[in-house]
Amino acid sequence: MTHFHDPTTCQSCAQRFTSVFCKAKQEFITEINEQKICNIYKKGQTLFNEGSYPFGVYCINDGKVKLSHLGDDGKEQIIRLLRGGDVLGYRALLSGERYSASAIALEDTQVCFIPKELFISVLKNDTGLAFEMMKLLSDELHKAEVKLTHLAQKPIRERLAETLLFIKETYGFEADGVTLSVRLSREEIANLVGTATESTIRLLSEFKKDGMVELDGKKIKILRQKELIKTANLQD
Amino acid sequence: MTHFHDPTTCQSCAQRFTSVFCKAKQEFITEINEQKICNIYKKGQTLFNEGSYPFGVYCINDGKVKLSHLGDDGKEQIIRLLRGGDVLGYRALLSGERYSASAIALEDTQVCFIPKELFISVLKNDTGLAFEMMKLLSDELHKAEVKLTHLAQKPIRERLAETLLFIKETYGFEADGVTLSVRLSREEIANLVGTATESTIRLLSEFKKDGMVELDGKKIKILRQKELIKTANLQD
DNA sequence: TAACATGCATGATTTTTGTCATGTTTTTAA
DNA sequence: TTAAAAACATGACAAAAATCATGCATGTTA
Repeated sequence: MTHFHDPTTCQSCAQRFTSVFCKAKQEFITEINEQKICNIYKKGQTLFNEGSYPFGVYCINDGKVKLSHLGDDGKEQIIRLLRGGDVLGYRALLSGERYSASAIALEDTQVCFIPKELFISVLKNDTGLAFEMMKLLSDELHKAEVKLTHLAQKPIRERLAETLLFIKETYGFEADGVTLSVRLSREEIANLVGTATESTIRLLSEFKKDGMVELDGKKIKILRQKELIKTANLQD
Repeated sequence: MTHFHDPTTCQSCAQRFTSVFCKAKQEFITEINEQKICNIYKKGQTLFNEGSYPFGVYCINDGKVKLSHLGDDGKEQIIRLLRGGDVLGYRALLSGERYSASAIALEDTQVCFIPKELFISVLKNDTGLAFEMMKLLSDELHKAEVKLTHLAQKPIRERLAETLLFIKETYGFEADGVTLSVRLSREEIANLVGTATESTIRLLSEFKKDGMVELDGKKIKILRQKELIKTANLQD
């Protein structure tokens, strides 16, 4: 069980330099601090559900969250992985629609909720923050377009390698410097890669046989990152 | 050869009610009108190239444009199809990066160019327009996420059917009410679906045999839209 | 702790999709 | 108008990936 600090103020929040909100003017940060609601979600709990209406945005203080989307046949597709400092729920809110994805905690996670009206009013009165939001949306759009291209053009072996690198970029390693600091099921990895669970299991075994990773249940160690990058066949 | 009207003012532009810019305040529209540069691109010509720096945004007055992205192996992936009233080039500009995709005219197309500085300054001073941009970005992000899920989960047959419906939604029919009013090569359709050209050709032939479409070179007629929707296996 | 459920792993098989080869048609340009 | 190139079409084959089946391991709960 993870332990969190007592609810903090936005001014002293661990994420005050990493979140988009850090770009807001001081007066608005004060207001957000007064109106925010802090909550802890246990592993597996849902922050919000695909299909329901947004009442505000969520800012992750500490923890890990997956954002996933149900395909037309009811299969989960993981769209994004989120960590401390990340904001979520803004897309549906800005385009005035229901949530198009569900947010589920991957481990115990502390989250601040900022009500819709406040978020919109701050955005209206703080051009800097509005620009940051546009930048954030643009970056997400870019990532989505790249992922889309890879899904269309790359074989699963390359996409799995890429996904492992992506997980590492997002959540980093544990203290040992090699173990990915998140526990995902094989099915979740498959839903991130966009393939069948069995294919993921098989390829992970191959990666292990090739000495690129080490597997111990849900613990995954990246032994040879360079080879993994090569396997992912990435440009840049 | 398509014929266009003489360069018009933004105030009398055919797209003045459909583009995002119609939400801008009157004073800014005047300014945009003064600084915009109108241009005609012939079929196949490039508006901008992946990898180069943006100097402004483009607003399509009349015509059709594809936005495409090169995969790591150099294969084209068509990200978006654009028509009159659509704006493009804003993503790279807002996130301060190079273009991540190329824009190429699918037919003779009239385009207005709005310089970067003007676009940014209007955005800074017109909250309404900024919100429209956020909404636009949110909508694009949503579409990208849905497409991503379909690429990951749906077989090519379903994706091709969906793509034909998407082309119809975007560009509509010719006067006869059945012929798609855009001419795309089989390869372009394949690059939209995310598959090999041969697979696209084969499946189009099947669709024809099933009586869903009629093929006459690049002319595609949608004969049984309901069946096509069923084939696409869409939710909603 | 036993019984059950769930997740992981692997083999066998089928289906889907891509690739290669070849011929035809259509476009383009000389 | 003709020659060349590009696009379209189709068959044969190979490769990739999904599905089905089964067994083992792990974890959960009565």
